[in-house]
Amino acid sequence: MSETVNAAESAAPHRYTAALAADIEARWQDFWDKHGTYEAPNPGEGSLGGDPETAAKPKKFIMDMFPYPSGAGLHVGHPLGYIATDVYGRFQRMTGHNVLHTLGFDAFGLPAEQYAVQTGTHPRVSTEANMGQMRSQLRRLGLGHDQRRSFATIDTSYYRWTQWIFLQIFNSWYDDEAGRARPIDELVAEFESGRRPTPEGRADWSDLDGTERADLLGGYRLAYASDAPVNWCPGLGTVLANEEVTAEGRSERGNFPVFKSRLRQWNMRITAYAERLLTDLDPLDWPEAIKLQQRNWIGRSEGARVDFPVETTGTGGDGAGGQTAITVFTTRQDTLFGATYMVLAPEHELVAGEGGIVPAAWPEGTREAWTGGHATPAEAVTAYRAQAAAKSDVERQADAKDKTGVFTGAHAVNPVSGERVPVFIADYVLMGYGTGAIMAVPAHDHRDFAFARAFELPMRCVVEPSDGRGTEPAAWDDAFSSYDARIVNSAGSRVVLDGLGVVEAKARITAWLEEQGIGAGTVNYRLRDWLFSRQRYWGEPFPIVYDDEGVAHPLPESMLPLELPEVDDYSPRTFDPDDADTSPETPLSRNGDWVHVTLDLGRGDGPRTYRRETNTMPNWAGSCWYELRYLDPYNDERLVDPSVERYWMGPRDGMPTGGVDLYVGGAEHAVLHLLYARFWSKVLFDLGHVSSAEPFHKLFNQGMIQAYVYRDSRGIAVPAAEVEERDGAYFLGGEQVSRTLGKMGKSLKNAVTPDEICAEYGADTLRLYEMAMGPLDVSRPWDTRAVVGQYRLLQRLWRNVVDEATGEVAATVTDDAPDEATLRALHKAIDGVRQDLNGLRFNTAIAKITELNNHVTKQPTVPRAVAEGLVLLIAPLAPHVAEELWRKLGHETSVVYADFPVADPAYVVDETVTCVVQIKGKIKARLEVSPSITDAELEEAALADPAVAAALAGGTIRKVIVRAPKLVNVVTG
RNA sequence: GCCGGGUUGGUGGAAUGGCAUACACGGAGGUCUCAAACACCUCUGCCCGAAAGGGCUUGUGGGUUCGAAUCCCACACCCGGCACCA
Repeated sequence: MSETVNAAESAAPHRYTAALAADIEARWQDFWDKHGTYEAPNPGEGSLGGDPETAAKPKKFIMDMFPYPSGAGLHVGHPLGYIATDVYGRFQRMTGHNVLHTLGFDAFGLPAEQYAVQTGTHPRVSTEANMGQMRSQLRRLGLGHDQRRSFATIDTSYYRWTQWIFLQIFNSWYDDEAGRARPIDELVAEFESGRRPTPEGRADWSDLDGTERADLLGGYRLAYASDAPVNWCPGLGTVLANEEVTAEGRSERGNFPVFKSRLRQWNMRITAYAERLLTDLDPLDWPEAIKLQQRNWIGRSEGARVDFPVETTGTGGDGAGGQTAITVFTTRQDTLFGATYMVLAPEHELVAGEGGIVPAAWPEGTREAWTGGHATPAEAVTAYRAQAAAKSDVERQADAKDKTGVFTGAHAVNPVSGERVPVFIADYVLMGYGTGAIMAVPAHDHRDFAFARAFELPMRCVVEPSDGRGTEPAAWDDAFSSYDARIVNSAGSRVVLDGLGVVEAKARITAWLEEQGIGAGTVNYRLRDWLFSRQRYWGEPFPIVYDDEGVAHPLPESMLPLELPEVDDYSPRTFDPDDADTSPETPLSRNGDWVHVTLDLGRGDGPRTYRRETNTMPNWAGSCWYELRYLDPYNDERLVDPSVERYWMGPRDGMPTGGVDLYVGGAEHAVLHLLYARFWSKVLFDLGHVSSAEPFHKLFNQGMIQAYVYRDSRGIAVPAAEVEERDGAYFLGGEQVSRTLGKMGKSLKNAVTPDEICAEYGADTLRLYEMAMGPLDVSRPWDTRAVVGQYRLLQRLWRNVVDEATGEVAATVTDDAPDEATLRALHKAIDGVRQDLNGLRFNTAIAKITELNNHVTKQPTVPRAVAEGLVLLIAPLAPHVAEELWRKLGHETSVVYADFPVADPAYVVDETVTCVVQIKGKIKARLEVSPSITDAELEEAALADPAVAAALAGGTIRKVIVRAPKLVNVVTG
């Protein structure tokens, strides 16, 4: 160290430098830990109970979407939301609220497991190490978290309750009449007593054996195993939920192809809640964009089911078939007269084998193009089904433009026109939506139009186009699907729709179908049940065992938690990503001792042998209910104490459904985590375990911190920190590189860590910078050069209060009353900052604090009241330096619970305001006037102004608009 | 293709019907210093002009209004979501 630096330091040994900031920050972080400053008491006498007044205190429950403990560590983008919730929480503490804010870890799931596989360590070991690293990085930021309430989803004391909730869901069914979930025992009782008959085609309850009963109940349970086409991803070795598959038909994680494969898997009956998940969105204080995404995902559409009679072929091979019907779902029942053919999904059961509708031979005169070149319909159908099954979703979508399909040889009857229409199978009809069958109206649906063109099927116009194209579909380029038109060509012997508008025609035909008993108005949802099992090691084991008959039994509560066993090889079995003809193998199944057990399930049949379920739950399970466990993390008796839950989550004024007061996280969880968590919330609500039907009342999506990516001539990212700017171009060494905006991360060599910013400027500066960059919900680029601006703010604030030579309060800090202008500046800042912090507008709050501080800096002395005001205003944003200054100013207690200042309305308005005088909207003069000036006085003053008078000379005044005290606009003629 | 969000100085942004460019970064000049750094002060949207001053300006074009970054219509571009959903 050189002498000159020593000299500078000795001149100002108490200057606010990075070293001093580090010292202050470490000291106050230790202080907060030691005093439990951020511990939020629960009402009542539970493990975290507070004093008796707690229950009466207003509360704020603030949450962040908790992180995965990834091995890469944090970059400056990660804590953006955490800092924002911390600032908001601190502001709420200073305005008298009991604030619950903590942060846990979402530690199960693919990322943690893949990282563990890559590094060759057990997932628990690497996960714990990562959590340790992230905890220390986060602690450095001074986040006001109640550490007692932090947990990880992999803690057995936590996933015990995840398993418990699974059992609750497994042991419930959705009562459509009551519109809510009920215990499955109540359904069994209804069957036993005969109050509820078993569904059609089933024997009486008393005649069913155990397997049949289990099978019947499985059709009701909210968690059930079923054989269904699922998203099988050989590259990952696991099945995936629809929400985890991209639009390209690949896995969101790893980007591997995904195939439809029929496998027995666990599902959650989220579709039972489709309507409630939709309607309950309305009162939530969420970004409209997210609500819209959920609405689209649920995809409610109103329409009708219609039966088309069709001959079956019979099973005996004697040709003696029967009558059945193809039921279709349509939103355009008004176009029923235009249905000239039908299409079934390739997977549809009526073409699956014997007893279906496929005849032995092609009907007389079947066109060559319809048969696919096959000798019999059965061959054609089998071949097409095989072809469709072998296609990955990627291929299926890539082929979407070219319609393919094959004739089944069968005909159905259009119930309104009586016309015989051919039945096709084609992969443009999806088994998972509606009934997996459609009536095709080529004139009024563009997909049917394309298919009809390709297969030369007839088209009939039944809605008269309003765009003057005529009523001959053969001459059209595409279908006419607008609702703004009249029905034509729709007069049958039994029902007539001609002349009606689309909406009236729908109502008329729906009523007629219901009368005839061949259809009904119905609501259909795009939402599918949630595929809930994964062939992975690193997840919650299912608390389910199978008996020798293969019937699933829930473990009794006393056997929870069912701990994840240690295995030698926890990596999943993966396959050639393109090989659809593979099936999953669960890591847990390799552990025979764990799988095969003898248990007494308390069913009165004593100890018996069982086989454990070897699938694990998806990583979403742990995040579906964590808000509840923050409330009561040490409760061994219950998920959460009801009175504690009611206090923090219960419905109240302005929040009819209840929930977390503020939940901040990225928009990427719009339909995954947020939909699943809402679903679990509703089940727990229905079963009486919680008082809030919604988990999160207010949701806020923070933007992403982006970073510049520099690439060399080969397009390879180069280390951003080493790039230099010269005359608007960028260079690495001698070579020019290009600059684009992208994500921040190690792979693009542009990560900036909070650690390095803290080391250079301190955590308070980092916090201020992240909050000052722009509105919280907007993405913006990181600029390390600009961080110094917030550092300077803190340095000026420090110097306004502290003597840099002595470290004591500066002599310029006086007990004198502030002058008028300073008082007004202070109260305007207080007023503005309060509103901004309440509205999460941290960037403008900082601008207002900066303005006040700049004003104070220019004054020769700093009145103590103003110094304290500044410290209190900045305390939520820069808590360490605020604590230090608060202490220096003579306060014995922490600033964390000091009262946030309240503005005096008398000083919020300026003494004089600037009035602009415009002539025809152009500014000609500015007047300093009293804020209480009347319109008449202001008009007079404006017209008397020399510049205005000069500009008006010669013209005639047509009108004068006066908006006292800010504006006069003279309109001349 | 459909739905949603956006486009303001050299840069991040402020202003949501009434002074466009607050606050900050960067830049220029200055004070302090032997010098530098720090700090502090002044200037900094664009164009014309020596200056005084004038003109122009919120993606583009139109409209509503005394007055538009802000409201409406059309277009362009960027970002996000969904996508054969009957």
